[in-house]
Amino acid sequence: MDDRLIQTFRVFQRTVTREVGALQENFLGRGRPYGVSRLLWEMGDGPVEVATLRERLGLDAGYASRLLRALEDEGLVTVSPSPDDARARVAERTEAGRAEAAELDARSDDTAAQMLAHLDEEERREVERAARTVTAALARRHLVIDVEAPDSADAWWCRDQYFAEIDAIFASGYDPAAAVQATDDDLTMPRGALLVARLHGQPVGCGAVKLPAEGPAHLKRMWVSPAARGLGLAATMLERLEAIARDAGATEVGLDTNSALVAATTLYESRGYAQVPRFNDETHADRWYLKRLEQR
Amino acid sequence: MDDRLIQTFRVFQRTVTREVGALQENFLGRGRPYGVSRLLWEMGDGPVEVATLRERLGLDAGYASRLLRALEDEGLVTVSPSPDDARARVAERTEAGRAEAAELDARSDDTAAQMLAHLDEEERREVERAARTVTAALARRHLVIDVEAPDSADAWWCRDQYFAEIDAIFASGYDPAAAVQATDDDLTMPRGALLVARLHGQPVGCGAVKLPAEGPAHLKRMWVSPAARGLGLAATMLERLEAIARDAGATEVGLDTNSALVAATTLYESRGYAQVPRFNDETHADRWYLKRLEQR
DNA sequence: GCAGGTAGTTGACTAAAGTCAATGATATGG
DNA sequence: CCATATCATTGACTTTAGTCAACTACCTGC
Repeated sequence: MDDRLIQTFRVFQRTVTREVGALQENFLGRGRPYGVSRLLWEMGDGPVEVATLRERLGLDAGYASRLLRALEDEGLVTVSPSPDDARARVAERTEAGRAEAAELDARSDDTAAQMLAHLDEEERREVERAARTVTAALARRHLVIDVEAPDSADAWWCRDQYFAEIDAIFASGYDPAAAVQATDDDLTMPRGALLVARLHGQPVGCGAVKLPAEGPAHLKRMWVSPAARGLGLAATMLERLEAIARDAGATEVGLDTNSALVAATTLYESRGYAQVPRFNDETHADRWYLKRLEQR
Repeated sequence: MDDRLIQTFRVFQRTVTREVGALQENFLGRGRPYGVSRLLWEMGDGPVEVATLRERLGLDAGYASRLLRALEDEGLVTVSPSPDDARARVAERTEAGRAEAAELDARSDDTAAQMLAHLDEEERREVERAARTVTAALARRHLVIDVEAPDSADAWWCRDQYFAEIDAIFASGYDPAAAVQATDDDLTMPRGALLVARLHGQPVGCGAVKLPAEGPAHLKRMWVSPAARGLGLAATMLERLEAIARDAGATEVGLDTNSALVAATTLYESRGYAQVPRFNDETHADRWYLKRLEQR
């Protein structure tokens, strides 16, 4: 491999470990041992199987148990038997735990802001772009996108996240019952497909396509977790979904969306989707797009 | 500050800590405790005062002493009394220590290469550029450039590094005695100036300008340590030196260099230096440049 | 040549990080 | 329902990281 790249990367590594590492220790040091803070920080909201958590962070069973106990004693998490398997346990942040995690996030952001404070407007834009590029390159190895059954646990989780997020964004909320429905069958081949994206094994995004017998294919549930934004994930999923539609013989892909989802509309427009008049009665939508698929 | 930048940076931080951190622990874990490896890795070749080392790595005196003892027991470093001050001690890698450090470097590069192996040519170029940008932004806070007396310890050190490096690059070596000399007076105001750049307090580069009463100012000893390349440091020093020359009334700056120093010639050319015929009898040079200074 | 300061070493200690095997509760396949 | 495997917890342990103060050797200014 190119020597100059390696040389650059070596300096990058040193600098970044130093800076970001210092930052990390700084904001995660809150009277608690580092390991304890890190666990609280990385576990995420929502219940997680302890085994999953352990594997994700690469912890020994005994050690993880103790760390969780410490958090439990502080009232920051609850650990309860898993509903599926009474041997296994699931951990979840309490209200206080969520608050503390938010505090850690805020501190992390503060220190990051400090680190970038001396840059002017243009430099910031450049650094932002550069940080995205590097992040995407590093994360790519751990990013996998798979066709998945719509009733899998991770598919459900992504859907719930998606609904919760647009519910928060739309002024009048989001009511799944009022929306144009897609059954599990609609998103299973041959009638459609659902993709789930995972980063380090954690679900971080989804996207689906319906393949009606007649007319354009229809995209649904395009969602990327905040934890994985800026990696070009949405664009990759879009390409995969279009490929699925093309392979199924579709000549067009359509979708409905809302102008409040700026990132989404920007993506669609940059990928050749043209705005068209309303073509379905989705109540939450105020924009409709269509794209011709090039046959290969 | 811009929220999107912070969001991007948050993801960047997580990814990079994870990746680069994993890398670090991976390659520094060689049967030795991490702290010991790190010390060996970061001490550099050449003798260092133990106090300097300690301060650079932020170590407690007792702790540092023990780490050095561990390395000494393994035969990787020698610790001997400082020639200047019999209380102080200087540490230096042994032959085996250098080999081990080289091994660590190689492993570090290997893992970095692995990390970037899945990228294609164009992506690599992009990542390289991006890594530079981020590194420069992060390092900038810790980078200071000062006018310095040419006989200061750090100025000497930089000069030695510079000579050693070009000696290694030039096919026929570099003989300071055969070169056009600059005395300490020549590089002290009002007859000239010497800049020393420091990253985290460590000298990482130098550059000097001679200001003869008549004719163009003359640049000398432009050098940037490998540890600080890609930060735009040379360009910054160049600007500072030109500003000094301009302030002293010079209307032109000239320099001699060698075409083997590709990075240098590229820099000069991109900064408006035009190649001119030989104008001095520097034996090591095969190129001469000149630039008109815009008066302000 | 002595007072006061500085550099590094050493012993004694603590906290954190991490490992391992035994244990008890629960699941699963036959 | 029994043998076997899995899951988390617990106790007992080791290693690593790091701190602090006492101490010795040495330097510097007066």
